[in-house]
Amino acid sequence: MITISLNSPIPLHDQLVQEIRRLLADGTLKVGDELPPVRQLANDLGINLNTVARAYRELTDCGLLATSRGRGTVVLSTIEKTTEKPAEEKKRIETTLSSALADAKIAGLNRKEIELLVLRQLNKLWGVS
Amino acid sequence: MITISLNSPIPLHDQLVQEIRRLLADGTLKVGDELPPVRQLANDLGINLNTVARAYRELTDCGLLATSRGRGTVVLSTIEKTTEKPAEEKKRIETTLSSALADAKIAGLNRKEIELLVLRQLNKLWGVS
DNA sequence: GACAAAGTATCATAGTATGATACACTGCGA
DNA sequence: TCGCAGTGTATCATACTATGATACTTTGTC
Repeated sequence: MITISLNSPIPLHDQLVQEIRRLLADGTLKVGDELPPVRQLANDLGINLNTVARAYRELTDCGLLATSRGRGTVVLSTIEKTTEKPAEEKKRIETTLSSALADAKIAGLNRKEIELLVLRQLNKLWGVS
Repeated sequence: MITISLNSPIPLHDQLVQEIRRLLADGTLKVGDELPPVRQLANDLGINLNTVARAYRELTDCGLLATSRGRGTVVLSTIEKTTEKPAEEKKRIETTLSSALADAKIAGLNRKEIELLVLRQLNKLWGVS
């Protein structure tokens, strides 16, 4: 369900946050769902439990998860309020997207394949099955 | 032309590499084009010249740029051969794309807006004006 | 030759990601 | 009521590495 890359320049806990936010955005995780215990997820991914705990904490801090000692971690909300200024945010989004698409082209995917990938993900995000 | 974010989790030199590869992929930079001197680009972006130099060197190492002391840095090739195994690479591409799209949704863009952004970038990448 | 402009090398520093380990809270069953 | 297993949390050490200040080397031009 969650995958990370050990040789990405992006720190592990950031990758985790990204992944979980993605699962929240596309509806895979719903309010009330339990997340795996830090030890289990850490073990599954082959990383340290602190790294997972850190990701959980960051998401807790921005109100998406609720964690409590001894009980576990659950989804509190799937909606997040953005803090960035719209202008910067828009640029950031565009840059990220453009990079991802360019990367796909560099990897040898042709236009049709990329369009298919995008379409599939958009459908998932907007709940079309 | 090149933009980076100082508070991204992605290291500056990696962002630079990403950006330049994007410019190579979409045709903004062509074979033979000169890149800005490290000092100038560093100054424009408000970062250290070593960081720029590092990005140039990485791109030189994989055969995309040619640098020589005293003369500068030029585009040597716009085609890169991938080194990853196809399976892993495909997953990486998908993950990156999915993240970027989810991020866009989280930021409040609606489906149409995202589709437009994607279309525009694809057109740029495949040379449609 | 002198000089300006390009990339390169060296070194220091601070930040931080990661991990090993021990702690504290919760709930359940004997 | 006690213990125990299963949670997340806190602490600390370590190693890495991104970044930057500075000095060096090469190239071309006047």
